[in-house]
Amino acid sequence: MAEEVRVRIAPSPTGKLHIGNARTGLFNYLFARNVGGKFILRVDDTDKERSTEESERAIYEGFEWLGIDWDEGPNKSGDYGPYRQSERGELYHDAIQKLLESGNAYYCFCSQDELAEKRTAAEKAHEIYRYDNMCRDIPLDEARKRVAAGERAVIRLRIPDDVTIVFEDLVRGEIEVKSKAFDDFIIAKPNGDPLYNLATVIDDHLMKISHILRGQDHLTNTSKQILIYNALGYPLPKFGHFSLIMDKNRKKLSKRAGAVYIGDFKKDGYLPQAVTNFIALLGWSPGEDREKMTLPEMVEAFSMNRIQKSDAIFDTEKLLWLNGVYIRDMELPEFLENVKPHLKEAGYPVDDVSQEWLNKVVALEQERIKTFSEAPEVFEFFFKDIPYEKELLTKKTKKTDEEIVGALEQVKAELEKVDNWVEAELEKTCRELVEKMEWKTGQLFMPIRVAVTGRKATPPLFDTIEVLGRELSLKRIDKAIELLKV
RNA sequence: GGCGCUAUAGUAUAAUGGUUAGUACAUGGGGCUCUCAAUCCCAAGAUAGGAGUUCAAUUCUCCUUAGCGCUACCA
Repeated sequence: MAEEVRVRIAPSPTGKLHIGNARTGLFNYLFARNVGGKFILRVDDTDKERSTEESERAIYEGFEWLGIDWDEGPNKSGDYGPYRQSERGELYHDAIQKLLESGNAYYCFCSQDELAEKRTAAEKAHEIYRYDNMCRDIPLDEARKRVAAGERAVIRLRIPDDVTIVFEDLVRGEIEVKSKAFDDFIIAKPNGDPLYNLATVIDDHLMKISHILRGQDHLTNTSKQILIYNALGYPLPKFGHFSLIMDKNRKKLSKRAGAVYIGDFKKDGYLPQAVTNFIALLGWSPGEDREKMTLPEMVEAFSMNRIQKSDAIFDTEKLLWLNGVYIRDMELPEFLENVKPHLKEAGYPVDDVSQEWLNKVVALEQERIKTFSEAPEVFEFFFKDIPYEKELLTKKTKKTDEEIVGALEQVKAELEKVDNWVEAELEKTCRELVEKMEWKTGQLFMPIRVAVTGRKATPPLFDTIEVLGRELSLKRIDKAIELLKV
């Protein structure tokens, strides 16, 4: 009987939720849900200086926004808590004592300055620096006396001299590293606080984590951690290392590359479904030609076998397209609900207009935007008068200002006669007119479009005029005529 | 420098020891059309390089090259 699958994401709360962390979390989530296991969120805040509550909150919010929920965590119940490393001090201290007593770890009294000196000396001599094991053979009771007397000491792991660390990586296959690659690295600070690798091993073991799936930036840590597992006598979990996400220059993703925090995407008008969908596709594919998938569909299709080994470049072009797909697939009320805040923020009086009218307006632009942040711009002319260049009115028509003035005057005259101000009537009227004038439709429709909207690209002209209404449309045509006359 | 990981079009990916190396986004062209969008059609575009194993290699092995990661009393 296989043991229960338990995976975790263990972010350190030193900043907002990053796209890379989000993807690692997502993959862990998908893996857990796919096999009916548990997904745990643990906060790795051993670095007290850099950890903040605000960051911790941002991480929760980020995952929640993406639709990723966890079974156990600091803000949830669970049998393996506490889920914040800062609250697990005793557990670590016990393990450290065990390590010390078994001889797998020892106190090191070398000062940071001393060590730094040796390191720079080695670098200067173009030699590889490794800790020189100065304190390796100090007897434990002697060391304890010195510590008791107030001497400052870190704790190092005693690395076996000549063993080979081998493990089966779930995405990369067999990984082999010689223990000689490591020196006796430090596992606890002088105050007794564990360093990352130690704390992680203890927590993962105590929390019964069965699969440790994280970025390949941890590949070296995994070997070190296996050494710790062995020293502590813990059974090994399974490991898997995902590729990393790089920017367009194949460099580490940074804020300068654009949006890299989950919150940025929310702000930029992306849908969480689209973002989740997109980041899942960065390094994973369901193995068939299927790209748009809901979270449950991804859970269903997920498999570690289909995880990509090579780094992924974060190119948001496809995200933009995918977001557009999601927007177009929305029902109108849902779309309205999503654009509304953006319109409001732009200062458009969405609450003072009729719901019916708003629906019509919004429907005209739904298939024309790819993110909600485009909304203020494309909806502008529905809500306020916008100034425009008179050149726009004649552009590409090959007509003179006078001819356009004449045309617009006729349009106005004809439109004034329309009783039933609906798209079909408006179009019929204008088409009859253009036929009579013997102009090409575009030559007349473009000036009308510019007159009533101020721009060259808009929703279908007569739908737009219908929604704009008789009064406003005619007023704008008048204004255009005036503009051309001067 | 040391140790490790990776390599299919610009990007994300599919595929098999034998295919015209598939798909999507982006790009270019065209259709539709009052513009834009959507949509449809077409096009261009990839197995990093070199050896080896094999009847056959993009796939397996090795080397080279390139990129990335780690090399903290950070996580």
